[in-house]
Amino acid sequence: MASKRKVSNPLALAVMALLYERPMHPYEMVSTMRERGKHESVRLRYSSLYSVVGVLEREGLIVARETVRDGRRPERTIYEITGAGREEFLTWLRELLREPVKEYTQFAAGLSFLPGLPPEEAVALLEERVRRLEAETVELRSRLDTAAEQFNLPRLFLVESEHELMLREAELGWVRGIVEEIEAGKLGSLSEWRSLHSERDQLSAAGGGEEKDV
Amino acid sequence: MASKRKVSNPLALAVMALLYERPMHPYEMVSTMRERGKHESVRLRYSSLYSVVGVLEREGLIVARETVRDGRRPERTIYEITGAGREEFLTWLRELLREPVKEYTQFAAGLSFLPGLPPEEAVALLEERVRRLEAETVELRSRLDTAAEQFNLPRLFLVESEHELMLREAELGWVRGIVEEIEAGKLGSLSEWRSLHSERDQLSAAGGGEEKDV
DNA sequence: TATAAACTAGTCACAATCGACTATATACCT
DNA sequence: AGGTATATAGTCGATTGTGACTAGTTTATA
Repeated sequence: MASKRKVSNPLALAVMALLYERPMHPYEMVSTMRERGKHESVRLRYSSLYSVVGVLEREGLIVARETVRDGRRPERTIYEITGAGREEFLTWLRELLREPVKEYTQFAAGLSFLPGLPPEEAVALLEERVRRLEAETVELRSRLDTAAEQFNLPRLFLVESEHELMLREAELGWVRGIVEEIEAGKLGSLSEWRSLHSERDQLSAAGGGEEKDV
Repeated sequence: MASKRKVSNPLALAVMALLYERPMHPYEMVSTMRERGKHESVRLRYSSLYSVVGVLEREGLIVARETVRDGRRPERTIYEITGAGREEFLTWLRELLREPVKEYTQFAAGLSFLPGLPPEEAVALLEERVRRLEAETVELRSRLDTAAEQFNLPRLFLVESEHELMLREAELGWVRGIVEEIEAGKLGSLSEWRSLHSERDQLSAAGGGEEKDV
């Protein structure tokens, strides 16, 4: 039922998933996630990690087992998951898979204000997006293929990458279609659209000036 | 080049877009966005709005024009956009349309830890997701159709909804496919997958107990 | 005509987040 | 032998973002 959890950062899910396997210290979590490519699907920053680990400990989902020091390096605290942590991990994971949640993407925000640019410019920008998406999908696909082959991993451990690739390809096809539809005037009359833009706009689009006209 | 901007919350883009049209006070921004359905594509909370408006003002992208009070209600501050604000709005909008950015979705996080559940449960959860996505896409599509008809809006003003619907439908198709592939053992051997799960897991999956075994 | 909803219009304290920074160890190159 | 790049292992300050809360106004309703 999508209740609010005490730790909502998905990085916390990753931490619990890793400690579900075996105890480790934060830095090792980072290297493990990187090795497995999970940092491509869960945003990972050191600063967020240490903060998330702190909250998980405070909430009793993980505990510090021991603190070791290797030479004069900073000391490392090894954490392990608790029973409550295992429960929480499974409950959360089930919820994420079962319930679609609304996400706000940057591109959707941009699209919302598309009429803010004249149609010709919109088309040019979206065509540039198409080019970038093409490059990106090629790159993603080849990374996916070599990852699967080289380490001989079952697809199970890479589904999230297949998902990402699918989304990018869907977006690519859609943007291509929209560009054509704009040009064909199917989103609305091009002259009406153009008329939303006065000459002042052209000025501001052209010069990157230092105007201060409030 | 995706440089870091002083205000990065997309709500700030919406504020500038609205003030680009005409001056208004924050509460009116909310009602306008709601009328136009833009709150479906840009996350909108009062608390974030006032905070974002504050930052925009501090950065000189908008200015308070006047403060009016109607009866004994809290006073309303009417803002207008500055020249710098117009520049920033256009630059940001262009960037959002031109450059695909990596977004981390909740579902991708869930998928990353799919092996954390036994295959039968994974299938059941994903089938439930399919049902929910079906309902959601039907709902989205009908909202889109009635919005277009009832207000006789050109598609231009609803592209972001078409985009959202497209993404949901793409996800729906993909999840259906993955469910079949899991069942067919195409993501990896089902017995190997099952063997990742000991009997202890079954216990913790069954009872919602109060165990405290650290 | 009391009273409950729903609308109007915000404030505030706290928690989450992230960029920038510190500091040692080891491997590699010249 | 000296330099530099990379890996190890984290801390800290400042900013952002949000849930919970306040409080008056209008409209419906029993």
